[in-house]
Amino acid sequence: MNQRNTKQKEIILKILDENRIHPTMQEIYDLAKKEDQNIGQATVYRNINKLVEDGMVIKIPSVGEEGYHYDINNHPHTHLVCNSCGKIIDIFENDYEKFIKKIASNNSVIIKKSLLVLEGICNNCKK
Amino acid sequence: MNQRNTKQKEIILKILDENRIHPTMQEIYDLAKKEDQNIGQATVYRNINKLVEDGMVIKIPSVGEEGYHYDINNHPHTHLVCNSCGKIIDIFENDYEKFIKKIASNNSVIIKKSLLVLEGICNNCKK
DNA sequence: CTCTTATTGATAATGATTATCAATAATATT
DNA sequence: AATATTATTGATAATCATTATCAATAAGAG
Repeated sequence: MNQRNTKQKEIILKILDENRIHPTMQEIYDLAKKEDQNIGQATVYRNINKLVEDGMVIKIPSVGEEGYHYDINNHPHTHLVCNSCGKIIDIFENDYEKFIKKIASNNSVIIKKSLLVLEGICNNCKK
Repeated sequence: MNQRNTKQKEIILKILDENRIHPTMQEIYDLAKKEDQNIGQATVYRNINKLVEDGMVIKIPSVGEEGYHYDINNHPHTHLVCNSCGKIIDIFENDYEKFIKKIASNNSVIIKKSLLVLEGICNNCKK
């Protein structure tokens, strides 16, 4: 016996999968409470941390502010923190992986993980 | 009167300038203590935070672990956290700014700041 | 159905960061 | 040079997010 599937774990995964709003730990907890009134905060922390460890979830630091946001690690992509609306926007840049590989080869290093966070103004707010 | 130059501020700036080891807040405090036995930890926090706000210092989140490291924001560059020796290596990639500009234009967004943190194996440890 | 133990919920503990505030010292003004 | 103003400091308390603890629960193997 190594891993067990619990109701709580399923709820948390479902929240991450259905709410692509890059929620904070607190927001995930609040959403989880709506599904299960009795879920504990520590349970949310434990599960999210394990998902990050296992590489299934990305932990996004804010460029300016404190704190972290979380996102499902589906396709490699980056995030833009919008200074105007405050949202975190997914940026799918085709050449991202290519660029990372280029850095690795140019600098003779091995890159296992990468994190690119942008800060500025999103498409919507620019208009 | 807006800003004042203090002995403490100078010590902290000198530490950041001379020690390109990407120290943590604690490490900066320890180094500062060697220069001035009476410097307070809160003073280090206050000064570093202001330098980050003013854009003179970069706050680098660890990809895997918790906590932050700090670095003078001289030329735009990125950082590689080495999983072998634990050091943070500066990576000066010529096309970095070009790549960021490309993302901005491809996605119709304005990018004011960016943060790229890499995790893997550095040049030295690879050998 | 029973047993093992991973996981949970509640709560205490931790630890890093921030707020508070009187004392100090930088610098503008006299 | 002396004084006044107030930004900054150092010490400490307060805060807050995260983690550790632990008995109770429940997932899943046998």
